[in-house]
Amino acid sequence: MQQQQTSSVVAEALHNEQASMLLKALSDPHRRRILMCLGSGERCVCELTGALNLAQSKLSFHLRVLREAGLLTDRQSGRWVYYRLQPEAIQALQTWLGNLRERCSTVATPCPD
Amino acid sequence: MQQQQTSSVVAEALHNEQASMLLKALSDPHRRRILMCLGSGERCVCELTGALNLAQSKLSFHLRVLREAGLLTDRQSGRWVYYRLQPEAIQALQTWLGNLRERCSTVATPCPD
DNA sequence: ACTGTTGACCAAGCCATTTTGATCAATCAA
DNA sequence: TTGATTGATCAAAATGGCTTGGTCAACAGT
Repeated sequence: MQQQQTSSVVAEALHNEQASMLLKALSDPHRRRILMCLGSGERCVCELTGALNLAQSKLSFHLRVLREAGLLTDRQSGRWVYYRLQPEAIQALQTWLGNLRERCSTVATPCPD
Repeated sequence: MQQQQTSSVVAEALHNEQASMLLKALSDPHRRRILMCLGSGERCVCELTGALNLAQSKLSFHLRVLREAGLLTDRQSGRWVYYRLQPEAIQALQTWLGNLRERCSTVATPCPD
């Protein structure tokens, strides 16, 4: 079941590649719905299937993207797999954005003609 | 030259769709290089072509994506088109992320078996 | 054992984004 | 006016991501 638990992003500076994965993961509406749905606590996949009305295989695909980006973790309990949020990932991305903004805020020098 | 100057994002709450555009725009390495390169002030396209070693048409494509996401603005002066950063867009995305994180930080209630 | 359920994974098809090369309008200098 | 430069746009090809349906291993209940 469980495979590579990519990018344990917690409390570290984000690599650009990790940031890319997070940005892409967050840019999809399905995946944002999944995150919202997990806002009220961890849920097993079959609950999510029902709650979000997504085909199992589709859901599984998006869960994987979110997990590999570091936004979710999972744990298996018996027959079920529970997913939960890893909000530190969002925080890390916020920090990364802050750094980007800093590096993008130099005073403009006019372009020579 | 100039066409639709999409999403004047400044100082407003971000729609999810706008957020998606920003997230996608920022997830690409070429486009991040462009942003970094504009960190030291506005530049005309021909300068960027040289500085970034990108084919003109490719650069133009990515500039458009960044512009339509609201991360850049352009102005034409004579023969040249100058691009500059719109750092408020990054700020807006940070705020959007903050809201997302808030909505994702409810205390976890265990999943019923 | 046998059966039903759960959820990951795979291949194929489909759709969106990116790259490439070409063309074109606008601008300017000679 | 001619010729050169700039940068947007287009169509076609290439690439990448998403969806679908199917299969499979793991587990639990009978």
